[in-house]
Amino acid sequence: MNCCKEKKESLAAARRQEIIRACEELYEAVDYDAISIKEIAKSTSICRSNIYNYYETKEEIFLDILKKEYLLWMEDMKKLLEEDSLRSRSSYCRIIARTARHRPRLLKLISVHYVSIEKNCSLERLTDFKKSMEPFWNMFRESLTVYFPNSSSEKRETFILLAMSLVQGIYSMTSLSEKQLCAMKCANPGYTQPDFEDTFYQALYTLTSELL
Amino acid sequence: MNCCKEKKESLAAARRQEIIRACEELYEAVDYDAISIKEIAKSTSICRSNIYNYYETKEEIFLDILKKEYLLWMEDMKKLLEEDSLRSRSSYCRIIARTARHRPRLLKLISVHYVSIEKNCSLERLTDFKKSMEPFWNMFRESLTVYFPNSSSEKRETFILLAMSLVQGIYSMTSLSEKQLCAMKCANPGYTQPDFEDTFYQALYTLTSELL
Amino acid sequence: MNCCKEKKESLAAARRQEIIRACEELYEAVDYDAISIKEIAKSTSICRSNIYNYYETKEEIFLDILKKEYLLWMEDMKKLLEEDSLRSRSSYCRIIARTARHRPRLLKLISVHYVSIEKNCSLERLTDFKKSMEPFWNMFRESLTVYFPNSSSEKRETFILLAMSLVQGIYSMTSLSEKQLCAMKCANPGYTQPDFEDTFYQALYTLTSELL
Amino acid sequence: MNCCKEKKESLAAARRQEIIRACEELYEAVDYDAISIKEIAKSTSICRSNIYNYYETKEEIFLDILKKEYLLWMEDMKKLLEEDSLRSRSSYCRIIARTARHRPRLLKLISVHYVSIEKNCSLERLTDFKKSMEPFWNMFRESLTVYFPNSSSEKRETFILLAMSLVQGIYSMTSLSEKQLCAMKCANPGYTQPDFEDTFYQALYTLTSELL
DNA sequence: GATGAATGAGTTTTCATTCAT
DNA sequence: CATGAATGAAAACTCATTCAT
Repeated sequence: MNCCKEKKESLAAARRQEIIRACEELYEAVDYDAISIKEIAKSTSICRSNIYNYYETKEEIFLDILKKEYLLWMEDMKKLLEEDSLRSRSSYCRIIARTARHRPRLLKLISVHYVSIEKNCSLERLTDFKKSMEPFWNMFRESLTVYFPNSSSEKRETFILLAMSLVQGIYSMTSLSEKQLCAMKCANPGYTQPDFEDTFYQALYTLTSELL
Repeated sequence: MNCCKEKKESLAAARRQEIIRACEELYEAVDYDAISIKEIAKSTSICRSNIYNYYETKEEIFLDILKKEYLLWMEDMKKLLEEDSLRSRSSYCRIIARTARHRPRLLKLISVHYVSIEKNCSLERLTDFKKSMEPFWNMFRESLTVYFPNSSSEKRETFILLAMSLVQGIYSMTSLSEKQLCAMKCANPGYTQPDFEDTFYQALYTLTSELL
Repeated sequence: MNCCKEKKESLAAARRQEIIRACEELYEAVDYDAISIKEIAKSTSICRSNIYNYYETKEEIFLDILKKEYLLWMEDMKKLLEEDSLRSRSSYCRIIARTARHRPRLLKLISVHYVSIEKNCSLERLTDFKKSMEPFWNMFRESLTVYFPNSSSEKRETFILLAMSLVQGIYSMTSLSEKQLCAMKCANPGYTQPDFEDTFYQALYTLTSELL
Repeated sequence: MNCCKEKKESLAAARRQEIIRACEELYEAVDYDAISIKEIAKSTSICRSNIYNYYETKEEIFLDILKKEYLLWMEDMKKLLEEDSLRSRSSYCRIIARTARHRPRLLKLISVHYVSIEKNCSLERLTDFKKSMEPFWNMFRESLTVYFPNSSSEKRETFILLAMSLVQGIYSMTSLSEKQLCAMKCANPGYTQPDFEDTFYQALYTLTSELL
């Protein structure tokens, strides 16, 4: 009986995995708006109406992806920070900027995180999400305590807010589509797209001056 | 004949004005996704099918609103910078942060600017938009030259990019909906929403250290 | 211009006519529940989405049919009552019962009138309907005044209420489907379905004793 | 073995009871159309798919409720008629009208009895239902024989038919929803809803004149 | 018997867009 | 230029029902 229950739960988890995977793949190819539950269902072995047994809306699916991505990013950062023997201001900023660049899916998602994903999901799911994010914020806080022991708690919180703000802002300005790039060059022929990691690193480095 | 043509153009301009005004009002009340050409038409004296004579998609309407807002922000900044007798680093950052806060419509729009608006409009319109934005960028560049005469051109460009990145990032994190706020407080009872202007000012001030 | 407007309105009226006619035909063949806007659209030259320009729900369509049927019944009654030279209690009851029998569509509709049709339509439409019904009730009242000059106003109102109650009740018990009839005969082999007109006439005749 | 079978049957009966009870409660709150097997299952401890082991359709559930209600009404009537020392025409009519009023669930159900419930159930179940109703009709017939000993059998049958017709007709006209009442008052400000019991009593009293 | 998963069919509804006038 | 009619496509959602366990 117990085993049976476990089996069923793991089956449900596997279903959710499949849905998430399909959604991730779709998101690689097309934009957030273009994704519908219908499309997601098509990419799985699950029929559309059955998806409603696992997720109410596509936003809830994306919320799960977002959670996963944030936590993966956290793992990346944690690992590199632990391996970092320099413990310097610049190595810290570099690790954050680089691990961010290596999670393009997360970067793309962050831009719709607050404006779209969080709008159309139930309060309950959103609260769960926020709770799941606690380890992420804690890791961030602790790493700052280690690297910048003289910083105030308040300054560290501000830094985190600004760092996360910069991620979405810089990403959307450094990942232009063909059309956007073309329009930019038409209007300003000398335009060259800045590099995400470099720009992010520079900004972080400057902002850490407040933590010394 | 010539007069007739002019009349027609001014009429068309008036139509566009009406459409824009209706769209702005709608945007005050509801979200970007919830706005459709149908809804916009309802708020004007123009019928839905007629709107197509002036704008191809709702994104083009928003592009016009965006242009208008950017240029209005530019005017605000220009005026205050000219009146500013201190010419100090802090007064500069304050003026930018404060004028930004006074354009909530622009702040709300910036979050969908790159991810939604620019995606669904013709290359031609987008190029026009980018060209119209030149005065905005130039004003920004020139003001930096005045306030930070020792800065390099490259540093100034980076600063502008980061400032604009921060605007959208900070805004989306400091303008949570009821639901978002509730979820935040459920997960982290001590959470208090930071103030947009203060946070933006702080960040700008730190970033200007690179321009000294 | 005026003519143009008129043309358009008559076109809309023609469309509504077509929808109503299709709905009536469907209702001849299948049950109320089995009728959907999709089915109605199929039976017209109008596409489904276009129907929404004329009617919001199928209930509103049926409300129009109901109105039409009640007024037609009123015409039937009025005409026969005017032609009636006997002016007797029995001729009155006979006319009501017979004209009712000749409007099977109305009889079938009355059984779903209060329980289904009026539930799912807007207050506005329902109020319009109730207003349109005034001539029907007035005709009824006036005819009673003529045939039963000694009756009190209160008694007349009660009679009307009871007559209308009987219509729906008697109809649903005298118009059994094959299956219902079969079940009845299985349970009670001697059962024979009463005749609607006769039963209704009998009841009316007895009830008019109160009006003498 | 035998005991085992009995146990099972009583268990099945208990299940049916639970389903019926849940359905009754639902019907108190919402309309017939709004009730689905899904909703019923939600209100029980039984899962949706398991309900099919007890009832094929929701109509069969309602048929059981209907049977129960008719027989309860019969008990009410029988008891009061036995206790009635007057044995008068008016006391008879009063008992019928009053006991009817005290079974609002039955009154609400009768309006969908013939038009909805009997349509979607198997012939077998319907026949069973009709057979179960025999005691009800017999009680009615016998009570008429007692109170109106001079009446003919035919007249008594007609009276029963008319009484049952009136129940559903009067009920649907004296139990208007908020919306219906509002629409009525908009169209005819002086409208007041008649009382079910009084109206029904009046009608019955008049109709019994045929039985004297 | 009991359960949850799964499915397929069906309906309502909304919109962008085109066309004739 | 302006309009209302018309259309087709698509999305969300619900539900009865079946099946494996």
